[in-house]
Amino acid sequence: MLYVCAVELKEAKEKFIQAWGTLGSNWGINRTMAQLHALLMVSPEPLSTDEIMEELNISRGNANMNIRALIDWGLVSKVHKPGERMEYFSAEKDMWKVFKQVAKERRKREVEPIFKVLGEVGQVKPGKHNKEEVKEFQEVIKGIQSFASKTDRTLEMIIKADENWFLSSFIKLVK
Amino acid sequence: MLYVCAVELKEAKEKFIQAWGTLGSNWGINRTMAQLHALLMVSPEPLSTDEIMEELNISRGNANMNIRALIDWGLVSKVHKPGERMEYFSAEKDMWKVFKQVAKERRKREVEPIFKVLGEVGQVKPGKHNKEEVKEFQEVIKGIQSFASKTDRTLEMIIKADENWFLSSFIKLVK
DNA sequence: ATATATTTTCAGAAAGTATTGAAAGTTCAA
DNA sequence: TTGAACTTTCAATACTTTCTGAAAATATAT
Repeated sequence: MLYVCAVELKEAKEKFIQAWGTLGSNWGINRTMAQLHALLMVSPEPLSTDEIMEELNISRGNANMNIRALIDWGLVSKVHKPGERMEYFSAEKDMWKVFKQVAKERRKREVEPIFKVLGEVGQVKPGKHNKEEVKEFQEVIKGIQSFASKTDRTLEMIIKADENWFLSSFIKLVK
Repeated sequence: MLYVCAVELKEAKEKFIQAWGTLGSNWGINRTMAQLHALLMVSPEPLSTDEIMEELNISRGNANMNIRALIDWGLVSKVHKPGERMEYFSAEKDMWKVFKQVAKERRKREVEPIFKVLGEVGQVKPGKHNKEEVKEFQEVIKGIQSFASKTDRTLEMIIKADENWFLSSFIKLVK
C-alpha cells in the first residue's frame, strides 16, 4: 500500500520531468538541461551530482556540464551541506522568477547581436539602378528594428516589474 | 559602379538571411526554414521554388518541405501569377503580424499538452508516509499551472489585440 | 607532503536532425 | 489520352548536437 503511493509520486515526477524536457527542446533548450531543471524543481532537497546521474540515467560528464549551464543561466545554485565535501544543487521553484531569469538571459544573449546585424544591413546605400529595391529592403528592416526595440523595452519592463504589478496591470486591461 | 551597389544590397540580404537563420535555430526553428522566411521577407516579388533553391543553395526536396512548413505556420502564402503554371511564394512582412502568428501557433501547439500533463501529475494522492513530499510536489506543480494559465491568458489577449492598443497600453504603464 | 574524494575536461561515439536527389505523383493544355 | 511541367515523397546520407567515460585537474583531510 505504502509502496503504491510512493511509486505514484515517483511516476508523477518522472512524467513531469519528461514533459519539461520536451518543452525545453521545443524552445531551443537542450533536453537534458531542461529535465535536470525539472528534477531539481520537484526535489524537496538539494541533490548531488551522483543522485542526478542516477535519477536521469546520464553520465557524470553530461550531468556536470548541464549543471554548470543551469548555474550559468541563474536557475540553479550550489548548496553546501555542513560537514560534507560533496556539492549539492537546488533550483529556483518560483515560476515567475524562473521566467524572469530566462527572459533576462535570452535578452542579454540575443538582443544585442540582432540589433547589430539590423543596424549593419540597414546601412545599404542605393545605387542608380536599384533605388526602389533598396528602399523596399530598408523598409522591411526598419519594421523589424522598430518591432525589436519595442519588444526589448517591453521585456526589460517585465523583467524589472514585480509579479503582482505586471499581472494586475494585465488583468485590469482585460476586464 | 552600379555593380558595386547591386552587390552591396545582395550582401546585406545575405547577411540578414544568415542572422535570421541563427536566430531561428536558437528558438527551436529549423535554420533553413528561418532563412527561407527571411529570404521571402526581403524579396519585393514572390519567388518560385527554383529561385529559392538557387538563392539558398538547397535541394528541391528541402525547399519544398520548408515552404510547406512555413505555409503551415501561416507565415507564407502561395501566389499564382496569371498565365503561369508555376507556384510562387511570398511572406508576410509586417513583424507584428509575424509575431502574432507565431505566438498563435505556438500557443495552439504547446499550451494544450502542458496543461494536460500538469493536470495529470497534480492528481497524485498522498499515502501515509509521503504526505509531506506529495504536498511539496503539488505546490510546485500548482505554481507552474498558475503561471501557465496567466501567461496563456496574456498571450491570448496579445494575439487578439491590435498593435497600437498593445503598445500604447504598455507605454502608458511605463510613463 | 600524500592519499583520497570530488569536479572538470574533452576526444571519440552515439543519437538526433536536416538534406539530397531521384522516382512517383499530380496537373493541365493540347 | 498523352506528355511536359511542376510538386511531393522518402530512403539514403550528411551534418549537428549531445553524451560518454576515462584521464586530468582540483580540493580537502590527515
